[in-house]
Amino acid sequence: MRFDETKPIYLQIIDLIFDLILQKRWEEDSRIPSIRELAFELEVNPNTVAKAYNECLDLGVIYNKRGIGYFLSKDSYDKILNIKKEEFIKNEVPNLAKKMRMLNLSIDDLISYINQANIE
Amino acid sequence: MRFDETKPIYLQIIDLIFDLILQKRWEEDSRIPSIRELAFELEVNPNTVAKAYNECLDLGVIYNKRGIGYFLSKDSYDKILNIKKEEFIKNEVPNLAKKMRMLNLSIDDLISYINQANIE
Amino acid sequence: MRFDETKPIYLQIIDLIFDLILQKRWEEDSRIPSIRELAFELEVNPNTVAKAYNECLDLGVIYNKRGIGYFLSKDSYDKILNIKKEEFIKNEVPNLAKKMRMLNLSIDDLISYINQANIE
Amino acid sequence: MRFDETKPIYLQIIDLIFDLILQKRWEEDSRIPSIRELAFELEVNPNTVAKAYNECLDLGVIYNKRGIGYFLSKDSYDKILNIKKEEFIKNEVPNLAKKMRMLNLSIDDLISYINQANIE
DNA sequence: GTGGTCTAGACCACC
DNA sequence: GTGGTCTAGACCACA
Repeated sequence: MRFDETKPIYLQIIDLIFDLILQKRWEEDSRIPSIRELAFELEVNPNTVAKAYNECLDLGVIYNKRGIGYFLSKDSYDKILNIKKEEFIKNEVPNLAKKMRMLNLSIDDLISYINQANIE
Repeated sequence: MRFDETKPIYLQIIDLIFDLILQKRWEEDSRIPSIRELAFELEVNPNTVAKAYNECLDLGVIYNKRGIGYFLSKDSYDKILNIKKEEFIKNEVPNLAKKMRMLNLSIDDLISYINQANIE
Repeated sequence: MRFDETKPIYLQIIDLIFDLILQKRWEEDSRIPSIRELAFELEVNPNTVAKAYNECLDLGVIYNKRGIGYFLSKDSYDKILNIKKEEFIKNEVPNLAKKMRMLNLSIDDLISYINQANIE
Repeated sequence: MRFDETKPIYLQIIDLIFDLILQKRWEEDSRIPSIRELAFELEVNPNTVAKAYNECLDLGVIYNKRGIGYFLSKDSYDKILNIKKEEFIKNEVPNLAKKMRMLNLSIDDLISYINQANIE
């Protein structure tokens, strides 16, 4: 996998994990790839995957059993949706609003831009 | 001033400068604070402000007269407006659209969030 | 059964065995669950229970008859009581005293906490 | 510095940091040793210190400024005292109470043990 | 096999 | 100088 140079790999792995969960490609409450497996697949050092898994642990999105592996939490999907939604409303929307004011754009302008982006 | 830990301070200072220009709080073709003044005000290392000013120089948004100080270019407002608008439509809007799909949000949801943000 | 993540499971199983003996819920000189039975009940790998039983064997707290099973030693209760009491006075009490000094807690504080814990 | 073999070094470093704060040997809101300095002093790999500092960051006990260093939070002393006290009451006291019941020890027994430990 | 910890050393952006 | 990230590889306890 190719990673964006401007963002830490472990953060991109977290994004990847979140996406896989949101797309329901990883099943809740069942085992996910081991650190070594995922590291091999992503062509990345195991420590880097471990760091990503560790952050997900802190967020309660996954849990682990010693000597066995990592598992998705039962409510991982909801948890991530909440995390993302909250972050969206708290941070991105205000930034967006501020930017629109600065660029002198109306909500109608925004809507048309979004529709255009969705078509392309 | 408090800075976001996830983004280089000098980039945040550039954002700040752009904002001040767009809000017409700095006048075109007239002197802006010296590196030291701004560094003192922002509680930041002068090197950091210098780096931000340098980037603005490269963009042609400001110019300097040796021994006198830094000045806003005559067309700084238009320049920035163009830079920002283009970047907004090319990058931010598509990201926004993608995120809305992922979070299963409609345009109406977005509008209500924006209105809410504008009230607060 | 839920185990504490910070301590090896086999040690926690030993603690559990000791508790069962001290609470006289396992009878001296009579058969205790087989490795497989206990492993099934605790939802744990049989190897893990085997490791715990082995330690108990070494301590002389249990013995086994080949092909028949594991049994509590006749003096298991006394043995464990002595082991635990000694360890309590030698290690835990000094640690407790040190911690109380650090947290600036008096003996009266401690007593009230204990009473509260006993009520709940 | 010598570390206990049975416990991860980074956790022991956290304990050390907490002790230094509780003993007021590190001043609040002022700089603490850099990762490299502390690593050198403790004869440990910088990564290990970084891991300890990182956990303290999460707990809000310290904060950092990029390119400058780590600093104690203003309320680090209170924070740690609360963390430790809470952990003491929630975990250690109930364990103590349970153990006393199991070993058939009264509160008076405990008090005499503690006094004895404080004399020695 | 698994995860957890640790080392040695590298490169980078930032101040 | 600082912290942040990442690699390569080691050893250990645990299941």
